[in-house]
Amino acid sequence: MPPKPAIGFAVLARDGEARAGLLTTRRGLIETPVFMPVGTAGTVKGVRFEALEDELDARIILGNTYHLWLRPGVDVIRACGGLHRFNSWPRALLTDSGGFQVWSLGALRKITEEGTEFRSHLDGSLKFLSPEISMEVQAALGSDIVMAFDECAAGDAPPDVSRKSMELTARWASRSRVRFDGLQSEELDTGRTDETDLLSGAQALFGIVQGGAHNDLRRESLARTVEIGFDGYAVGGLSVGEEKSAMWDVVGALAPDMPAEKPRYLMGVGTPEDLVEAVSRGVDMFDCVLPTRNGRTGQAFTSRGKMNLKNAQWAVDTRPLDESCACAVCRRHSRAYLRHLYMSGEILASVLLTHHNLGFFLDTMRRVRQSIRSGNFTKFQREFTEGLDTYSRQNVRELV
RNA sequence: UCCGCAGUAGCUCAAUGGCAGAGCAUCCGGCUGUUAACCGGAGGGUUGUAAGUUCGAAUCUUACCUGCGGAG
Repeated sequence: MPPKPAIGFAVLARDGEARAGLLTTRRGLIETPVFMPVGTAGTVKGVRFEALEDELDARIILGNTYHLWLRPGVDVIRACGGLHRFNSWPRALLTDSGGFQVWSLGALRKITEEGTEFRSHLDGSLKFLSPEISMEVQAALGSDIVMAFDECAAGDAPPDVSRKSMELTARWASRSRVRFDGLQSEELDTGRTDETDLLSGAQALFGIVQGGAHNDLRRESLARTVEIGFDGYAVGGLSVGEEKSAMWDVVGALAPDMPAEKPRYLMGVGTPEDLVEAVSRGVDMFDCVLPTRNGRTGQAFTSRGKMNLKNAQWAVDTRPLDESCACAVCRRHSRAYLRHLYMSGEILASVLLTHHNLGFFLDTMRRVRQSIRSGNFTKFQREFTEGLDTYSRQNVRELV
């Protein structure tokens, strides 16, 4: 009898390349395609866990290895029983490996074969992160899905740079796999659950495909990553400065070739239209800071397009942000009030806009899943995308 | 009534004889595995009014106006 897997994944319906599936984790069921709110420092910024769980019904959120490792540190989180107990999030948790921070922290880093030397952005102290250390931190966090430690090159990097980065990522993927397996056998994963009929109760590990905007490198990266063997496969290194057309070239060529029986995760993407576009190419999982970050910077995502609440045109607009949205914010508050809160620097502006934006993203994914199951995905995509253009097609006078 | 101080962008203030600026506010843009309640751009001026000195005045002189303080 083969060993039980850490997660289960089943494709329940297909419409073209788009797939509707069910991801089974040790902390609950997740219908795919799924959007995962980003909770870098152990918190989805601006949202109470009650709202995340009950009102928004997020099934899985992210945490970040690099940030939690620097503060509060592994000792604190391990002493508090792992990240689930620390922040009291009972549902699934995916932790990013810190690989993206290697890229985004830019000048503060030095990359070697062994790993990455960082200057902490908090106090300037020298830190060292490697595949092994990343796996150890993620075991202490006890997340349900662990990401391999990768190296993310700039999206517009030339082939030689992308190749070196991709090959380093492949070597780091092997080392991540080895250390991850060791930590599981040492029982250092703080998030372990009881074995069930289907699952082992262990953490799952996802590999990451790199290779920049070069399809040959992407194919090679995929083959090498699959050869190592992971519970799911992610596409990294997109939406990091490359042309949007390059992103769709890569996703379109790569995603259909990713193992069909495993979840496919497009890291860091994207706008509402990006999510739907990627689903049409076969992607199952997403995360992005846009709904939360832009919520804090005055932007609302709606079914008619993005709205900048800073604009004076909303000052006396008594309608909800999105007239076809059923979220708690749209049921209660007007554009005029939300703009007032934002312009006044009130903390509630961030809270309410973040709530609505997450509600819109999660609801969009619900509609995506429904349309795939009923075989209407193409029609849904066309109508959804047309709806998003409403504001850019109309001028201000027509809106009022 | 007299004496003193002050008047510069919507607001608070820089510039002390040599290209009138800043912060905030306003308007607009950006944000894609969070160093981000952030970042960027734009508009906005008869320097209280009027005369004078000077090659050149926000700046020096005089008068007036307004405000604040003091004296009576």
